Amino acid sequence: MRLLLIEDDDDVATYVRNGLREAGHAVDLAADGRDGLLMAAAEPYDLLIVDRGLPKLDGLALVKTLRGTGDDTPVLFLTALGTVDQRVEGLRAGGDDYLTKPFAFSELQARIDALHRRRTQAAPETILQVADLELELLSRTARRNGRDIELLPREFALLEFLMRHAGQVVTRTMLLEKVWDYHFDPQTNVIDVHVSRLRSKIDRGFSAPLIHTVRGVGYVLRAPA
Amino acid sequence: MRLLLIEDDDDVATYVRNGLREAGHAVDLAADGRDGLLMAAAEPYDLLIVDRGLPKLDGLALVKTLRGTGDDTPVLFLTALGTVDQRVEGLRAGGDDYLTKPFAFSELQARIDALHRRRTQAAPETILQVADLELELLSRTARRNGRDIELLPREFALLEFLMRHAGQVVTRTMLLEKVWDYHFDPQTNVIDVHVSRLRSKIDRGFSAPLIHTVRGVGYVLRAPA
DNA sequence: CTCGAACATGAACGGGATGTCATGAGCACC
DNA sequence: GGTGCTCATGACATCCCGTTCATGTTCGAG
Repeated sequence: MRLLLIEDDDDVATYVRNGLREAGHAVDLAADGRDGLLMAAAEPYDLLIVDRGLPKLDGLALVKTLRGTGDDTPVLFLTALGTVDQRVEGLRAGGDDYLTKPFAFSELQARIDALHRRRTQAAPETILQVADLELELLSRTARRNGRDIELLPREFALLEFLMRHAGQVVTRTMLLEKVWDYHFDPQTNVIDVHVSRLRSKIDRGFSAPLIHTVRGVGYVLRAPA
Repeated sequence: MRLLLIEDDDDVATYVRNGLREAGHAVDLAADGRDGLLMAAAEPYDLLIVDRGLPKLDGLALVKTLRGTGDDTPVLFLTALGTVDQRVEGLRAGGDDYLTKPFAFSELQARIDALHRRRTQAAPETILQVADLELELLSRTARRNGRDIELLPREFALLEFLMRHAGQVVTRTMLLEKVWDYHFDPQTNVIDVHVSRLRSKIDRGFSAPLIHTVRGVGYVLRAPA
């Protein structure tokens, strides 16, 4: 689980970060609101833990801005500003939970888990994304760089499989099993042909291709470095 | 928004219920844990507000039981049991939020809204259900009474449209527009043929058909009475 | 009950999506 | 830089899905 902690007080930041790391999370740290916003916008996090009294950009404004961009990453406010009005303000601004300092670490963890539990169980993925390529599973359409791409059923299945294994090499055998449901080798180049057709739709005309062939093994879908 | 309040203290129950009703919610009330569990299981609620010290079945056990059945309705604990350990316990048992008495009504409302906001925005529908017929939009398969049914693309589109308008009569013109994307009358019986094929897959062999023809108008998908 | 129109359905047809083939290009190893 | 194998791709063949057609059935009005 990837977390972003936005907190300017070094002592609190260190304490929380260490605790969360021990619990097995990957924790990034931002020391002011400006940095926090930039990092939150640049990387996909599972949860943001946000202080309110931050230098450069306060936590409340940060969350409002983020929500304004359509980002719906869960936010947990962790702050000393604990009056009822302040708590309401934080939740109304788009926060999902609000915990006041001083706090018990065990409660922070329980609240983080509760947010995460709901998010993962309640939401089957409906959009796959790799670099600037998006695949909408419900409408069965692909989009690259904002441009809509029509896919035939088999091409869709192939791309979905590649995207679900983005960054991993996918062997021909895997493709035959999972995309074609062949449990034998058809002794033909079906795969090559469909990869070629898919490439012509999603890579043709773009400077950096996403589909790469791994000679003797298979293919990878990988975001350009 | 449909809420179920499970609270044995009459004064608190009345106070909360009235406040929520003024905010425009439909509120049901259960005065003990047993009733609360039965009501939560019988009706679909958007949120449960649960006290912990309840007669017959305490709130914690209630939520654990509910989660055990696979019910994932959001739960907000509203209780006087406010130590850190008790809060953690409540969240770990499957609660989504935990507010301790005495509480400010405005905060309760803000927390309810936060839970609801996340639930609705984050979850595009992925399964349609009418009576014992289910349609999984991601895997593109139908199931009736637990039995899997294979659908061709056009059949799938047709069934999806009928299910999204379950209970309403769907005219031939609507079907041509929305399922076939024809903006004229093809002067053929395409629709009849596909309805017939769909029927043979989802209604054949079941005592109560779901697809009904409305002579001179179109078709309806309706759950049997 | 009769008659006409609307609907149901099995069968055949046509076209598009998928798979096959043949040829050419690219890469690795020597 | 040659050689053999792997991969890329345009063209062709096949098969399945969607549409049409023909025929039978049901329904409602009078």
